[in-house]
Amino acid sequence: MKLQQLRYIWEVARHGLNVSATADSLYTSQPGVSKQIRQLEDELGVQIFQRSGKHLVDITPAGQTILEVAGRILGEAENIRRIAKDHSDSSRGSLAIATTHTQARYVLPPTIKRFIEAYPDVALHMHQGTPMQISELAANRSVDFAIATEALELFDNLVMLPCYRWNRSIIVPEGHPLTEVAPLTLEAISEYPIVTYVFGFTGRSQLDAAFSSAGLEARVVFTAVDADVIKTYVRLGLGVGIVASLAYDPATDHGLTALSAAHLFDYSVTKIGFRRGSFLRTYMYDFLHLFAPHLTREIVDAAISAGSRDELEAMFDERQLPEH
Amino acid sequence: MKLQQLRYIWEVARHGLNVSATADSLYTSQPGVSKQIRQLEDELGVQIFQRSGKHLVDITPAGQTILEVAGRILGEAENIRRIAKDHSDSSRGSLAIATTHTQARYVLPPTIKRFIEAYPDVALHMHQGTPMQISELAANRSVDFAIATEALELFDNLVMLPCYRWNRSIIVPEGHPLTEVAPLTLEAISEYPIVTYVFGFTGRSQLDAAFSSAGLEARVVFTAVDADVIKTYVRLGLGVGIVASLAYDPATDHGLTALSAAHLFDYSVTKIGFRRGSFLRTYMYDFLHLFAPHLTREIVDAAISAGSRDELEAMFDERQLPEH
DNA sequence: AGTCGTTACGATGCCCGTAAGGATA
DNA sequence: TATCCTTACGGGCATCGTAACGACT
Repeated sequence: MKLQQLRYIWEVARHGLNVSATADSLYTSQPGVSKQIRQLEDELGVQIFQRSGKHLVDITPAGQTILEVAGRILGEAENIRRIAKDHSDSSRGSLAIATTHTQARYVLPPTIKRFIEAYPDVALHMHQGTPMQISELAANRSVDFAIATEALELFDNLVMLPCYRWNRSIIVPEGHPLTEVAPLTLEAISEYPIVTYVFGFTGRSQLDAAFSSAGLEARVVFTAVDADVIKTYVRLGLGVGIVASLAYDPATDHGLTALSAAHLFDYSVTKIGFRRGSFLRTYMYDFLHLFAPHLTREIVDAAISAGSRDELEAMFDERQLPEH
Repeated sequence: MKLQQLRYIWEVARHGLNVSATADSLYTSQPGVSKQIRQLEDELGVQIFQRSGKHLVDITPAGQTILEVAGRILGEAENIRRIAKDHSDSSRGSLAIATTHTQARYVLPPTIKRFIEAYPDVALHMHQGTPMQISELAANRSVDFAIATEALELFDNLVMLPCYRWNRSIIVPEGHPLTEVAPLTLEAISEYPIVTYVFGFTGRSQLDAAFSSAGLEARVVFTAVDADVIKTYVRLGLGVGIVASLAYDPATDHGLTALSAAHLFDYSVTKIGFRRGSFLRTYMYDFLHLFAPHLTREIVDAAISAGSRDELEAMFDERQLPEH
């Protein structure tokens, strides 16, 4: 059994059992891959792939189990490389982060700025996508960290650390009638058409929950994945915007007024997630700490070794998280 | 990076950094091992072993971390081989069990009998030792299962499943004055010299605890690791024996009377343990089930994936365990 | 007909084992 | 001096890539 054989079966499984495509993606020849797989099967004495004639058509039950273990082995092998790099060249490496527009545009910039000052030789890769997409990237190890408010909890091979909590503001054109309503209520808001996030983004689920539990219907006339677009349409008079408070900047958002709605909605918690079992390089721990100061190396290590998700959540008191 | 290189660094670490001895144990040449280790270090760019001149004298911090991960990888590689064997040849294999005299002599025989009937082609290896020794064998993967009442909980890389509970009997020569005492009390027993297990064996700690919490001193005049020896000395009139009830067989233990002491001592729980992360072959699951009928495959799998030891213990109600 | 996996074959390169060299305790 | 690791060298074997073949869609 060789690591390369495990890599081959793993990649073949990932490529839909297409050996040719796998060989291309690994920059090697197709017969080489075929042969190694066959040799592994011979050594182990079981078929890993079900063949129909000369085509691989399925994964055998034995193959299924073996592939799971092989995946763990390959992940650990990657960890060894990381450990070595971290000790030989602790300031050099790469950090891949997947996140949503809201984080990338409004929250991450100061963290990123400090990070690249501290680690100028770490190549930074930012990926933007839906909460679902970015969670999947982290679950695949395509990126090191996923940062989002939603969807992370759907992948149970992600370690998920709460970072900060935030709430929403109502964004209206200056002089809008709602600016005169004090205190602001859901009823008052629901008089107007609403412009907010697409479902599945940036705490949208909590927003809907608040309206429906108050017995109101939010008349959402426009949805977008980012606050910039939402603000643009609020300026056009399409309706009132509901966005994360942190997406409003009085210095640059001319012509708009933000009204805090923190008393109307449950706060949301933004989390950072990474694949369980990944070795974190020193600069990764430092990134976590820069992004969320309560995430010290000790806390993160404790969270990693927490058995269940319940145990992990018990470690963090949401009410004490920093607020944005 | 190759699996063999990981095996080499792992074995060298296990052999006290002696490359020659390691090479011998692996039936290969010493320069080959040296070279592979050096190649791995070159590839990773870090020293794994600290050298003084030409001698390996220590493990570097990087090496320490790498060795931990390498150990996991090698364990998983072993799991792959087991998985393959289990699918290709489910009735053939080997099962190594480490246990104490009490289990081997009084408890295991019927289980073993049924097991070898069901799996005649599984080679069975039994190791006997102190609870500490057998736990270590399981923690090392030198054996598949460790069965004992004590010490298993000291190794946190063992999954530990409760099997049955048992209590003690007082063994006296026929006609001994204690046979007239009803109900039997600790005070009455403590009038006589006691013959029982050596400390660290077969629930000895619970025995001592019962006497001391009653404010009595047990006058132990002879200790042995097994009940056969204890019974021999009770026959000689050295004192009264306190042994696990299951070690008394009225059919064969002529000249001795057993008086139940279940009301005087807390029961003890015998557990079976195996290395966390080990793949269990089908016949291993079956062995567990034969030994402790409540340990079905589902229960065992659930116990394996339990996060913490607390969570695991919550799965089993000790009072509902079978009694021996 | 085109895509795909297996077989065949030749060359490169890696791994292993023996033998000799140098350092340490 | 004895043990131990490194270097050097030669034989054997595995791996890889090209090319041709056979199967399936």
